[in-house]
Amino acid sequence: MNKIFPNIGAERETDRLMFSLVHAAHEIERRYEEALSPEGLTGPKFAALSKLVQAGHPLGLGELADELTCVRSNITQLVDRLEADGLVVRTVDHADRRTVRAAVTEIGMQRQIAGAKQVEKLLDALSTSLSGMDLGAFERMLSCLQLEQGVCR
Amino acid sequence: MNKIFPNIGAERETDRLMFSLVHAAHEIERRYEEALSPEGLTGPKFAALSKLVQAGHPLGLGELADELTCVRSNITQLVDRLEADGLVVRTVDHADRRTVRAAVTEIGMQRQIAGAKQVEKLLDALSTSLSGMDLGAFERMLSCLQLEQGVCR
DNA sequence: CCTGCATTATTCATATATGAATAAAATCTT
DNA sequence: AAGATTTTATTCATATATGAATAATGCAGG
Repeated sequence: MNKIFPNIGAERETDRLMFSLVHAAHEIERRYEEALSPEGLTGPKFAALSKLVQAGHPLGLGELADELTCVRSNITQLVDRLEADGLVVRTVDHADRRTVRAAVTEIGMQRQIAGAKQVEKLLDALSTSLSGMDLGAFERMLSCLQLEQGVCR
Repeated sequence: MNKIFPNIGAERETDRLMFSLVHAAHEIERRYEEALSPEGLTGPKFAALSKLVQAGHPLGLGELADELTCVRSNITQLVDRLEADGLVVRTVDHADRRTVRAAVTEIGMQRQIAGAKQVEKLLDALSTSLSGMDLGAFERMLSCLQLEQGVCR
């Protein structure tokens, strides 16, 4: 998603709130990338590794694209980079020769664990920031915003 | 920012909340892009045009980069595309010949107005979604998350 | 069995973002 | 004033994202 989301014509309180929400999310993502960076990982690389580790077996690139909700060509490139880093290898599927599967390497496994530790730390810090807050109200608000039609249930 | 932000190891309520927040922001940004698309604009293009219209005079590319909180090379490319669309023109600064200023064209001005109308509609819809909610609590929560050190004031 | 259709991954063109290296112009220092 | 430094934008390499076009394989119906 694009970073540039300017606070243009935000006159109502709800408008300002929307901008605050987007900016807070960007800040969280920035800190997430920052946490992974010392481990030689980026957000997308860590996400892909995590899905593969979680699955426990090599995933077809299409499956991986579905898991990460992005287009297939994106995964082709991401797996190219992960392969260049030695974190995954492409394996052929003998049952369906169209399918290419991505398998985590030993190094990839270790890297994922290291990344997960950093993310855990970040979530701890964020959790501390929110201690004592009314999380229920926050959650209800977010669930309203996530609806396609913009109607709150 | 990257789109891929996987819900990995989100065990606590606050963890799930962070993912909800980021996903809600992505959904808002998706709808923002969707709103601008019929006008032939993208988020970054609209943002740059808006800053230029708001300023009321041509801005140096460095100033524009500061306003949009991104690096200068990004603005060089964005202004290339805006210029190709005929929405801005580069002008030289006779006082400082290093500086290149971006000036909105008449078409650019109209396009910005059209985009602003669509964004206004989106904000109306979001505002409606949130009617009756406790915005104060939401705001306090967001302000906690935006702090660099992760400490809530 | 072949033929057309669906599915898979890749390639290509493009948009957005970053940061390092470069070039040109202005400013500061002596 | 000349030389060093800073400031400006651009170029280049790279990462991430999308979507259209392509190639290879699989499958279903005649």
